[in-house]
Amino acid sequence: MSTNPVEEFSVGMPRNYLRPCLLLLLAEGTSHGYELLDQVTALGLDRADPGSLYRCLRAMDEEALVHSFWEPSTSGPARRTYALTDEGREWLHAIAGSLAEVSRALDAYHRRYQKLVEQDEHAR
Amino acid sequence: MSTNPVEEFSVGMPRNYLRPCLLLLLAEGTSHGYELLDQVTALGLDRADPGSLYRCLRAMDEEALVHSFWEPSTSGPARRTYALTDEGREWLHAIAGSLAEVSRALDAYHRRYQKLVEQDEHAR
DNA sequence: CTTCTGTATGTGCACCATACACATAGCATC
DNA sequence: GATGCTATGTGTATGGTGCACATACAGAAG
Repeated sequence: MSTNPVEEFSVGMPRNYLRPCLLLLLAEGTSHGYELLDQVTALGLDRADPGSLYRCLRAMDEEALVHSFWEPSTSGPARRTYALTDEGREWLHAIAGSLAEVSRALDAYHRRYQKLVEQDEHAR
Repeated sequence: MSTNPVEEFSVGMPRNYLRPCLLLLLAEGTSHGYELLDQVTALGLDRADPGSLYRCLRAMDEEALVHSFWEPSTSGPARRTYALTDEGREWLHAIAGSLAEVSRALDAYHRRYQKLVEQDEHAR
């Protein structure tokens, strides 16, 4: 066996992917950071960094894409609950569009890759 | 109309996307930097940065994923032509797999977004 | 009461991919 | 000999991301 392919190299999720994820989840309903930390895993961000997530929420709050309020918990510390604003919803639609472009690019890549693989198999 | 949505914010292509693009294109045939600069646009990287591209090629050369040789041009300066190695081809397959994971994540996002849009339309 | 675990939010910082600007050189043409 | 296109590079600042760490509340266990 040759040296480990893809040694410590990995393609990551799209740049700034966290923000669209949070906007989408908050469009589905209000939530708080610790809960969102789990929910984003369903969108491809496993073991997302808490620091980045809280910072992203805070930034969107300052940009008025979301607004936040403290909410006591029945068991555990209080939560800063976030809700999407109208402006945030506009952003969600715009960002979903540009994410679709990324998706189309990846599809183009995959089609081209598959074509290559088929040619290689045919050549054997 | 409110302030411009997505003001100077944009989701980008996946992190390290340039490398898989170059590996795929070189798997289709030998090429050189200046030509690849045009070819990557077909994979979603429009107006790719020449500096980043040449640096990426150089790095993959040092990692023996590709090898290069100077080739004179019939009209114009000489070209450093790159060709994929066997190890580079292994990487291509591995990276194509992880790119497919990203693609699945984006599909999950899109499905969830569409579901939300449909619910909003139904609620009107 | 003290400790431990789980919930919940946050800051500091270093790394590195990306983008921008810029430099160099060959070759053809006017 | 100046301009324009081809072709390859370097220097550097910015910014997103991830890692480490700090804080605090609450319940349960010992």
